[in-house]
Amino acid sequence: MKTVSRVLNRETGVAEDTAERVLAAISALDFHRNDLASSLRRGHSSATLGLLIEDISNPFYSAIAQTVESLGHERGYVLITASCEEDPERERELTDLLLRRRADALLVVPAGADHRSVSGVVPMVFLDRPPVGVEADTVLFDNADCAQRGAEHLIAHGHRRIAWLSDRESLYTAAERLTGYRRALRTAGIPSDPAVVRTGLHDAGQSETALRDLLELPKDRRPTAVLAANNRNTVGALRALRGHRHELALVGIDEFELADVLTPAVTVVRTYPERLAAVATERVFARLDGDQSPPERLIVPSELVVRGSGEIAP
Amino acid sequence: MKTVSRVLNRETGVAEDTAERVLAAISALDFHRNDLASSLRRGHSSATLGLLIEDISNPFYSAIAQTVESLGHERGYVLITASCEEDPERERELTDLLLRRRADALLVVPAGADHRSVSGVVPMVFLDRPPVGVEADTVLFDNADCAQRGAEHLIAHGHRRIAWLSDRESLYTAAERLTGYRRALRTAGIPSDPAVVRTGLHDAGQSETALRDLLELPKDRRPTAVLAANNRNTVGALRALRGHRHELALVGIDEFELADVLTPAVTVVRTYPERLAAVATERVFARLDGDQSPPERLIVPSELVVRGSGEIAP
DNA sequence: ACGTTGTCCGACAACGTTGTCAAAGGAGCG
DNA sequence: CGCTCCTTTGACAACGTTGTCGGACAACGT
Repeated sequence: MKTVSRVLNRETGVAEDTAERVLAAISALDFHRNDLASSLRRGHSSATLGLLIEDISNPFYSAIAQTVESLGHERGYVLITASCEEDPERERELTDLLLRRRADALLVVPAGADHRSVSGVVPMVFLDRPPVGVEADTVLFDNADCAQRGAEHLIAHGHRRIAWLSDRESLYTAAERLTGYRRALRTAGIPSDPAVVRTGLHDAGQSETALRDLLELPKDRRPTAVLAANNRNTVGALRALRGHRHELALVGIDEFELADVLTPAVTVVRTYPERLAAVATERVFARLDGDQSPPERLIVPSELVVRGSGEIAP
Repeated sequence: MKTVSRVLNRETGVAEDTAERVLAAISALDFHRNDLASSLRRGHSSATLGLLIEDISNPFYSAIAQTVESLGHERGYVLITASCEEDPERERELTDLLLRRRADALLVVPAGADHRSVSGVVPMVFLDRPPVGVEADTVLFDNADCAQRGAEHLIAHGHRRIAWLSDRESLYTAAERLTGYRRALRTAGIPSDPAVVRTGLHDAGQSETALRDLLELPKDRRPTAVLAANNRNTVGALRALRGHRHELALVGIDEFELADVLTPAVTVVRTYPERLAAVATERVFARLDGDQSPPERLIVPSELVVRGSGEIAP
């Protein structure tokens, strides 16, 4: 009934006692307006944001989810979070799903799929990694710089055999960071030793194994320092180093909880997933508010945090 | 057009070339079926689960979110996650919001609101804390036992002045765990010293301050051990203890990443948020499948993990 | 008495989808 | 050719909501 709608939407022109009767009936029947039908009728969509990430249980991504959810809530949006698990097929499927549900905008950490086919029906903002084959708003860290600074820090402390631990190179961030690592070595005139560069390490367990492996090398080929390309890699490296007889210097990229509490405390190149998400969400709302400017690529700076593990001498 | 609907739903009775033309048009216009309208027409709702938690960025909750999302995805459901931030008013508001969006079921970590008014229109399963004033499916840890076992472990290692760090007592888990701690002391014939029982510590920072405070006590009143009631409290305690001259024994309730890497490694009473969430999700689907049995209260067991920090002598 | 104004309320259509039903057209049979 | 049967297709209504519009009724001035 139209009058119920009027009451629920606080429209004018309803007699006070009618409004009261309506409200009484609503609470008696515990009626809930169907927002799906409402947004269908109203044409505009349902105050929903979609977030596509790899895995919510990774603190890096949960920080992103938290930020987007919180900023969205301020503007009355709810958040649907979906995990792609680095599967491009699943990413496609979930993108589709979210569009069918009429999400107003999508925030995506792309899993490497080709994005040429994604439609421009709703604003899409990419986080952490750029889309493939399309121009779209993208918010990134200064990945190569992160790694370069981390490596330079180790070099400045006298290291020349610096191991590298990262995920597979097909991942944008891993590739960029590897580039930065190599650039630092090259600039310092240090030959890169392929034997200490380990990629394809997706989780902490694989990183741990890889570093254990490196620690078995004979002394003259064994690395004296490790640069870990993300929080998973760093955690794995810490497990490998724990209780190991050779002390190695360690710099991690990405901040992680308890980095300051470990002994030695872990020197990191701190990235700020919350800021990444905040900037991306801001971009989303700007687009939703009608911003038609060309796609932007925004860079969120990172910062070296010196704590001890990165200053161990060779 | 009905034929489009038939093609999208893979119904029979569409000529092959018509189907092809429809698909061509769909991809040309990049059309996405409106699932909101579809579920409106179909009557049943929109394959959506709602999860109400305190804060996704807490790893305890993000583990829950991950599990629910993943199990939901297997059955074609998407997850809307909303953070209440321990605000009962916000909890009410978000519950309402999710019901208006026709979520099929709600998983709730209640923020202490009165739940008598929540409607029975969709299945609701409570996690980690029971609802107030209603009977409903609830999945809990054996909270009092957790704390009791932690305290007993410290007592067995010779401690008699065991500090307690927890959130405020109005929180179910904090209250239950405090009960378990007290029971262990009483059973061992140790008088409880109110000076070392600190509650109302909501985040790691507050726990850190509280423990620093306790460490300032004169030697004869200073605790020789700490029992931290949840992962936030444990992290705070670790910060307070880091670099402090007095070594204290520490047992934490809840597992946390890197507990095994710290020195000493941290003895914990490990709870399993993933299992909590898995059991709750199972319950939700049972209800959605028509299970009409009376509300259940399920307990997920926890486990003492001995690692070093809890075995330090007084 | 009349017309005018204003308030309050419901009838109706439409959002995009799909279940129901019937119409159109072709094939097969006597 | 007339009939049935089957396949393919679209017209129509309905899901719950809301924008538009008009009707009912009271209050007012003349």
